[in-house]
Amino acid sequence: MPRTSKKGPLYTTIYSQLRSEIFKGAFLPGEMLPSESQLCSEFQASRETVRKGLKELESEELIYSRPKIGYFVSTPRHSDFTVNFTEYIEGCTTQYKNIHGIFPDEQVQKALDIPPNQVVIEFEQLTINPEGAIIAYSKKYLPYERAHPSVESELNYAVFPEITMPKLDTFSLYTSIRISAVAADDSLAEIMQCSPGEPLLLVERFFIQQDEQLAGYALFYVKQPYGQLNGMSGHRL
Amino acid sequence: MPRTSKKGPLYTTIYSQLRSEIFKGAFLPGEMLPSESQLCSEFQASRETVRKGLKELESEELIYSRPKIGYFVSTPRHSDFTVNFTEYIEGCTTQYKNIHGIFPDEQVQKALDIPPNQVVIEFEQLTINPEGAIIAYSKKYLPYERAHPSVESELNYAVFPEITMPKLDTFSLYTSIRISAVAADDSLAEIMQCSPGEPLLLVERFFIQQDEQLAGYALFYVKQPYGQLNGMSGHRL
DNA sequence: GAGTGGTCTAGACCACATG
DNA sequence: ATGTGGTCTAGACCACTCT
Repeated sequence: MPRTSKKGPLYTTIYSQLRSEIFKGAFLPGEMLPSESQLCSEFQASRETVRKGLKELESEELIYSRPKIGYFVSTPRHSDFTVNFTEYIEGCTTQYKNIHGIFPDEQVQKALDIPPNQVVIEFEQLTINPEGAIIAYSKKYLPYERAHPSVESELNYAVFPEITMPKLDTFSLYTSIRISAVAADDSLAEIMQCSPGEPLLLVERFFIQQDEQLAGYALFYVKQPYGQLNGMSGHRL
Repeated sequence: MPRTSKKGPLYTTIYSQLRSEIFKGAFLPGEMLPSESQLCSEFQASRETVRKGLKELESEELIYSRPKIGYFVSTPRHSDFTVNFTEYIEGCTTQYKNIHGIFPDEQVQKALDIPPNQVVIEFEQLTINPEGAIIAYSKKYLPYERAHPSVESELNYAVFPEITMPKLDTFSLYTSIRISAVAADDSLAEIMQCSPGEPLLLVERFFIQQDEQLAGYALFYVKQPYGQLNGMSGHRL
């Protein structure tokens, strides 16, 4: 006999029905679900409709399919987290400190994989909280190219993505991130107006083109407890 | 005339064909793709097959559909990162320092949302690198329940997930993470054999049940540059 | 009214698993 | 030999948008 149905498209009710049964524990991780044809009978649906519901569960990674065998409930992974990072911090303002061309130091050479004599554009930025205290310091590096418009004069108020994007196919870009903790050195302490040795969260980003060329390198230092990163793993809802 | 095809299922070639055209810039973000029926002609495929290819692109978030209007190329988001975190660190070993029941301090009370008089099980663990140096220190807290077997005696060699899992519906659990930087205080410095004030990366995890009940709280302190977190955003491949 | 995507069906053929 | 999932088709109806 058909299971109780709810609303909306049929494949959606199949999806959510199975989903809730999985969460209720009716099917445990590793167990096999009923076959497609059994589900067809149970839901009075065609095979493609059933498959559509199963596909949803599959792309949610709640189940997986072993071809020619059946569908199985996944064992949850709690090691991959989705983390949101933007430089924007609630209630804070941002101001440019400096924009100019420089010869890269060793760290930047390594990050962008360029020789010491290739000019890079350096963007320095400060984030200031409502009380006027500096809470974050950001440095970004962009390899300089002749084709690029005169950055210093034109782009003082542009933000990094708006500068890098135009010269790239928008989709040729992905970003790699590295998160670490550092102690403020004397130079950082002066810029950020804190004590040398104060622990800072450091978020580095590498902007990468389709051809694996590095299009930009960004460092973001933030005083604690500001700018802590949050994320989720597993199945929400 | 049909576009050049490659191999495998038809919907896969539709998918990868469109995908590569998007990456090549043939369709820019915000632009509309050819309609389903146009794609049917171009690929000599049925509508459902074309839709299957489009669905792949959609779940990859490369395109989105505006119902009754058409499919559009997405504007990439570079703010959501997929970060992998496990306590395991390449080449290092792990050893238990302590497992026992305690009354929670304020931090743990807050994290687990429990009263001061509810016993929690505390697990302490050290990670040691090949040279024998302590590089990470982990603390985990689990609300104690009568139903639970005698933890101290039985579970000395079990790992945290294996302890928490059995008493939960496996899927009733998701994990929330918080990443920050801290300076080692005197107590941490002694445990981790480092100088007070040394910057440490702190990864906190909250294990959450389906009913929003907190099933566990974990802290992971790691010396730098060990255990830095890495992630990706955007479209790989 | 013509075109669009969203849903659904009832078939079909295939390659592979298991007994 | 039977059952499974993987692919594919040729229709169908709907609700909506655009003009």
